[in-house]
Amino acid sequence: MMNNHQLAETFSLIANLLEIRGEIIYKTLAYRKAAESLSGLGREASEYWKEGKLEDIPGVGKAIAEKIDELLKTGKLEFLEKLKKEVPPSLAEWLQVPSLGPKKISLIWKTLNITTLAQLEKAAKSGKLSGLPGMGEKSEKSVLAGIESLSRRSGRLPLGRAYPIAQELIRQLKIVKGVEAAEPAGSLRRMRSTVGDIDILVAAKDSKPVMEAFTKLPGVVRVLGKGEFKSSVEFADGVRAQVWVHAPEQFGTALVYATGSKDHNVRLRELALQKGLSLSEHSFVKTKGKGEINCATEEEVYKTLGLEWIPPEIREDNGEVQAARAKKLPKLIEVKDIHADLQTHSDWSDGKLSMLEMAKAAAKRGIKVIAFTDHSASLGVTGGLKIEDHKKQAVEIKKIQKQLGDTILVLHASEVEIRADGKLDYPDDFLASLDLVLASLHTSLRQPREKVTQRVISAIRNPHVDIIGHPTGRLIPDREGADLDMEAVLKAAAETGVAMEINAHPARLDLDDNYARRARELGIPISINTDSHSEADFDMLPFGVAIARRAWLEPKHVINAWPVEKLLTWLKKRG
DNA sequence: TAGTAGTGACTAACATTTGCCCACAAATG
Repeated sequence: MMNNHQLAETFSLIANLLEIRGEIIYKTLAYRKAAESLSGLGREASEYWKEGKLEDIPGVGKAIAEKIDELLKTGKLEFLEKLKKEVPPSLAEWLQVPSLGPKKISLIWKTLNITTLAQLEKAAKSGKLSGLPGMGEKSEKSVLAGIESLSRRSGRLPLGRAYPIAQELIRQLKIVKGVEAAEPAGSLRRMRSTVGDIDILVAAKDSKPVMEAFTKLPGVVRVLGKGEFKSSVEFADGVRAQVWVHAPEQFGTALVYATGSKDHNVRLRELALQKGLSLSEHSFVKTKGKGEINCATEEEVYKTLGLEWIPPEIREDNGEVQAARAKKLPKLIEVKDIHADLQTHSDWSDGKLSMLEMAKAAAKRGIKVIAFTDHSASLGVTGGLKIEDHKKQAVEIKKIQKQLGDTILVLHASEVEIRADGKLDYPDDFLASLDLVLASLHTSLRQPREKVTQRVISAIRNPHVDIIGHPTGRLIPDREGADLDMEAVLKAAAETGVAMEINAHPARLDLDDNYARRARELGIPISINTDSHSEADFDMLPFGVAIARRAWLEPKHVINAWPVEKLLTWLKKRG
């Protein structure tokens, strides 16, 4: 049975092939929209399909619903097979080559009668492209450079990697003469779990020194473009960065534009047109008569549109503009709201520091409750704890609690392995003695959907389990999560009141934002934890909070933000 | 093709910069 990801890939391929064929743009957009909608859906399309409600999915109408039906029933699509005969599917790969779009691809394919990337490279090298209408030697060279950079790039950049790079770039841009401000923008500022490229917006009256400095930064291997106000470069590892310069008095409109998302911007610009204004990255301009409004801050931009300021994390055209209009934006959770960390590891298992050191590090960051969830016995590589070890650990916790006084409350907990057979690592009577039980998958992640789903559900149904840790087990960018039927998992959690974790480590961010939003809809408590194994890991908390914000979560939805008394009562009631 | 207005037809997703070639395609949020 095809999952959302595979369906999205299919429709994305259709969109690309139609675009190369020269189909009317709206048809292409419709398939692309459906693909995006499917990959951002918090539930499987097959669930909608079983209920006969495929057309409830945004962007899915009669024609695409029929295609999903065929794909789910047969795993194939007649329409796509026919299309592939007409437009060779290998041409879709060409769209990945920078400087090549549908028009040029179609031209090259039809005049030279070639279809693969290897043939394209050969044609460019032997000078066959430069003769084509509208293409000269420079176009030919940029195609070759594009193919080369394709091999250097390795997909999207994990947020945890992009973030420090961006901060370093910003540091270097801020020392350029005349720079008044430099801010991250794009999907980085929206805190998506992966970013395509690093976008930075600079405020300066004179853009030239910035463009000069940026394109000459150490490590730049290729300048992809260098204009008066905008440049982009590529670094040796394939990472791309892009900088815009705008005047300080227009920084607000520029920052809104550069932050996106594209769909959010389109929504804002439509709204502006309704008010007789044309919105660009520079300013608002009256569509009739003369007049221009400059905005130095984002607040002014949104105010001009009659909206409350919208936090970057939710600018995805998921209803935030309508909510801002109705003054019904959520009061999104913030880092300062979090005062409990309910998954941490000490040197009792695979952590680097003692419990005392970890507790002090957490307390220093304003944490009031810390749970030590050292691994359970079966996870041998981590030095998982046997029950006898736990008895000693309990004694140690009492001891350090005395030393720590009331600066921080230490909970005796465990990250209990959900074993391949679905059983937990410890018997129920022992689990009952712990302050908190967090259950996680680490092994046999590649089991069939049904089996791995049942494992998680049986853990959820254990009355002593309080939280499911990093539910899918994914690792960004290396490992896909388990093939869970997340809707079934979430429904079980909703029934039993078990909390689902958003693991803050940037390699996990699991639950992701889409599932977390679905969890909120189902009324499931969420727990944001750092999963710290060392002191520096505590500083990963903002990534977890960002995912929660992207899921529109408020403090009331997150158990780590509850008053300590409420959290302890909740734990006690769960037994 | 989706969505909406209203049952067969119409509209739809904005605004800009850069580069290369000499009017347009590609790329950006």
